[in-house]
Amino acid sequence: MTNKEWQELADLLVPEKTPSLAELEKRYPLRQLPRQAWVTRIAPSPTGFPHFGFLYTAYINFRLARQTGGKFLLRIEDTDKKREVAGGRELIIATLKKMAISVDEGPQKGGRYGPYIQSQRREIYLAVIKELIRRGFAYPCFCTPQELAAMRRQQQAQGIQPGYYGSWARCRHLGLVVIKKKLARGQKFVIRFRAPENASALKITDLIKGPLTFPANQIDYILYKSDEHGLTLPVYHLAATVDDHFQRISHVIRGEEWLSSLPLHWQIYQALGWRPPQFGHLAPVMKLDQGKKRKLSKRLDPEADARYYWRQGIPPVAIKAYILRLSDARFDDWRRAHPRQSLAHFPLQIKHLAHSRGPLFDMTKLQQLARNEIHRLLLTNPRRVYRAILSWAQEFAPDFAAIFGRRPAYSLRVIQIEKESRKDISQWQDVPNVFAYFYDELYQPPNWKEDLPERVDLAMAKKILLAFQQKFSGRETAASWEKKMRQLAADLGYAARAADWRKSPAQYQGHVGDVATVIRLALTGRRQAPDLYQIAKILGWPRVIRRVNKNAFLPNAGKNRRKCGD
RNA sequence: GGCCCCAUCGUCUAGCGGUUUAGGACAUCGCCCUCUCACGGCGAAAACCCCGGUUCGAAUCCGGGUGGGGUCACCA
Repeated sequence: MTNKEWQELADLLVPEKTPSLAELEKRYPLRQLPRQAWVTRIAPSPTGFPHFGFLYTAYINFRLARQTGGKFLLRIEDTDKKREVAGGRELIIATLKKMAISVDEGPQKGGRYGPYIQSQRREIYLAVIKELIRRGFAYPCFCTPQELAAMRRQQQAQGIQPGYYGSWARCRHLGLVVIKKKLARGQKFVIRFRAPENASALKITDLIKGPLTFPANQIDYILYKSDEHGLTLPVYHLAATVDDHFQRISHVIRGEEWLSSLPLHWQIYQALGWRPPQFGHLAPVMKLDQGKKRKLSKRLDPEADARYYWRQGIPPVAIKAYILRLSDARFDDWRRAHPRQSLAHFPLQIKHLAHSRGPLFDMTKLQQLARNEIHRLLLTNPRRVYRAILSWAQEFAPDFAAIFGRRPAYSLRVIQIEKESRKDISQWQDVPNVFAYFYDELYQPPNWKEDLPERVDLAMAKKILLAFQQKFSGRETAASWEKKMRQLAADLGYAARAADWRKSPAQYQGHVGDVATVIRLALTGRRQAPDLYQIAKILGWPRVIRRVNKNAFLPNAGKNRRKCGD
């Protein structure tokens, strides 16, 4: 076809009046940013609840933009209306908000490079596809899905590369007359890319993977989809390249699954005469499934779904720490060197991003990091921890929320018990259980028969509790509490120091630990808990005495393991 | 199957030709601390996929195997 014919075809196929590429260039001017600033984006599809891979990519892109003084954009890729889920967009925005990943531009924020929802950018795509047709880089294809399926079957049978290319690309060389005839007949069509002939291999340096070589793309991929009414929206490949260009994205950090479409994307940029952004491809996070590794899957793996973390109460800061750790192994060292600093200070570097195989998702490691991050938060901002627990509970454990939120100052003290040395919480889900005994509604009296230490019988337990009542006043300091406890043990024939008992066990009934365990049982209902003095201090003396009384005088304590009604 | 990526302790990784008897973290085990449980400290066990080549010297460079992963849609 001649240039004139292409021109005519373009107007025929895209009759809408569209802005010229030059106009679009002007509408979306180059950004005025320092050279080293990165403009990045996260471009999810609203197809359901966000998954871990989304959080991962979003956070990395966000961090890279922040650290370089650039911009971070959210773009909703809703070109597949069939797969779109109602409320999907809101879910994405809410998830980012929950993760405290703020965007500089996006549907919720606006910006001068919008719209940020692809289905609202029709005009731009139309303008571009029209231009591609005009330049002879795109053409209409009238092949039906059935014909294409037949073609694929044939190719498969012959053992050759499947796809619309070379002599298989039957609509590629249609003349204008024939096309017009088909159009006149109302034949449905899509628009395909005309893969350049004898293009040379693509050599590119990936930000993460390093130098890469691909054979040039040969396939005439579909650029523009259609339905019974005609052209609808572009496919991902066109929409993403066009948007990355006009939104002036400088660095595209995305999943490795996109690596194989890079040659196509590159050809699109070339056809349009645009300078492509820099690319970096992240290895996918994997999961071990029956001895085989595979991509973490939202369908198969509960931990792939972001809701899983919200439900467990794994705080966003822990997820972020895990993402940073996954991306940059120096994170562990950095954290040890800067135990109090916010994650935002960690200098994430693209060259240290996981570059090799997809890492196996490790929940244990995530929880370990969560434990540390929560501990850190408790030291630096306990109120924030309190609020996080409360809002988690309000959503997922309303009964506990009522109890926990009733006396904020009290709960605030509870969660800070021995905060310097304890790391009891790795997820908010643990909180109701770990601190249950601080709340009368949740306190479970011990089962004296089973829980008693072996060197203490029921009669002795009673004696210990009575002695505790008499000797302790509630005005002890940590030191005097300890002294009294040792004295109490000695008075009843127990070694004041465990070491003494270990040396000559025959001389004693047991040791101070046995005695303390009885008190601990009365106060907490458990054999294992933090420091007794600290617990008593938080509980308050009246309640300590009440619990001791209750247990000391319960006739056959332990049989009825009911709630203590005070 | 074609194309592409990748290969170090169980897991995540450091390592960019000699500084390596291969370092760290998580997990595991032991000891210490200690009234219990934690926390913390100390320690143990634990890896360079295989075969060739280059080199005085290779986890590091090259080639070939093998293995793993990704991708081959009017889905993104």
